[in-house]
Amino acid sequence: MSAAQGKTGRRPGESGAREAILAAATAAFAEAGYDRATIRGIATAAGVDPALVLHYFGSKKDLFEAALELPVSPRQIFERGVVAGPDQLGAVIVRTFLEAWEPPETRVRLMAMLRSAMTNDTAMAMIRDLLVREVFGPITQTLGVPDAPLRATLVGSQFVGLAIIRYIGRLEPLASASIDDLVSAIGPTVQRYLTGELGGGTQGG
Amino acid sequence: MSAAQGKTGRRPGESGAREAILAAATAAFAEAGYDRATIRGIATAAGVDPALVLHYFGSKKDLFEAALELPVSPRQIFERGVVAGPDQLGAVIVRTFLEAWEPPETRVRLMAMLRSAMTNDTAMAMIRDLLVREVFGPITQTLGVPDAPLRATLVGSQFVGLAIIRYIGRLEPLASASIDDLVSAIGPTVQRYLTGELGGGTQGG
DNA sequence: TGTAGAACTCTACAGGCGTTGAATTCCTTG
DNA sequence: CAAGGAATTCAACGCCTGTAGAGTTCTACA
Repeated sequence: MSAAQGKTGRRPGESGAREAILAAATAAFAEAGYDRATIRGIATAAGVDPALVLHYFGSKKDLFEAALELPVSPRQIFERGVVAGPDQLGAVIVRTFLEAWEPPETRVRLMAMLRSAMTNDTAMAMIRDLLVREVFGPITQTLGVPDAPLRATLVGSQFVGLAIIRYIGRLEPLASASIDDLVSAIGPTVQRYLTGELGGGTQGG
Repeated sequence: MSAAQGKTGRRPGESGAREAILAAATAAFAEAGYDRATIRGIATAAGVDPALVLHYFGSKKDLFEAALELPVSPRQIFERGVVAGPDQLGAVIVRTFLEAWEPPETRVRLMAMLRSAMTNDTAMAMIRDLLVREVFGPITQTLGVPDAPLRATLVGSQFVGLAIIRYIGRLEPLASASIDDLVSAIGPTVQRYLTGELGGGTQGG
């Protein structure tokens, strides 16, 4: 980033303002979602004039996309599970998923995506593309079974719900449960969604 | 426009406008969430002046709460499962949950709550109170085990994720999967969350 | 030192928002 | 027909939004 600028302008390349804006934007999107977050609010939080936000990022939509560039690839969530072997698949994936939410910077980004995706088509498309490309795609390829796409979305549904209840709704006791406990509780679910017999459950109705 | 009026014109005490506003509001909240839905838009959809909306409902927040009064009690979702017996618990609950989403009027309300809860504290509190009182409470009491609250929120996480992936994100193939298939796939998960061994899964790390 | 250009701010526009209170239409009732 | 009250509309206020463009400050380099 600083190397790209070279020599120009006021403390070129390292103003700090750009990063402050990005951080404030990510936090605002995470807290309020795309619609409620305002450029003026982000600018104030960053100690900067609102016009500067647009000067750097062009528009609110572009700022949103810039603020939500994931620092980690979600693909490794599944890849780590594959490495651990088929029996550990569910547990390792759940653990990796939960640990990915631990760093505040990541959590804030994921919360922003989740919150915004509920009412913003752009955000929802981002999540869908991301999941399909980085998570569901690898799962589907690796499993090599015909109903792999359904299995992948089932896993996705459990993870999305887990994230919402734990991090956004903060419903107890799930919100405060330890990662170990959740791995024990949810790991077998994911394990079964990926490798188990989906049609063999007890029929109801 | 005002086809509901018909020949009788305006009857004091009962006009179709109120219901039209409620329907339009519910649809708007379901489609856009609380923040994005606008009173002006709702009024236009209902073929009515914006001021009339406020005249009837006082404020946007009150309108939201009026529009989201659930037509069915979610309590029966669990009660039907209890009646069916402990072995059928998961399957019956999943089926009842999915069938509850089928009627368009109910679906629209549930989508509105879900969408709005992501960025609106009032909506989130409504959902939390509703779940705790109508679903988690009965589950906790009936199960009579010490970790019942955790089990209840685990079930909640799976259901919230299912609803979001299937009805809001519309991710395939889960979005188009039949109720029977989903009962087979998710029923055992719920069954285990409620009555199974939570700590006995494969450990991962 | 002069100047180019980046970093940053000021001011303003145009539009949408929730909300308000007075004015108007319309039906019912006496 | 006249009065009363409910149903509904009109017009406007004040606020906030995203955005645009001109203007200002500052730093790096010739």
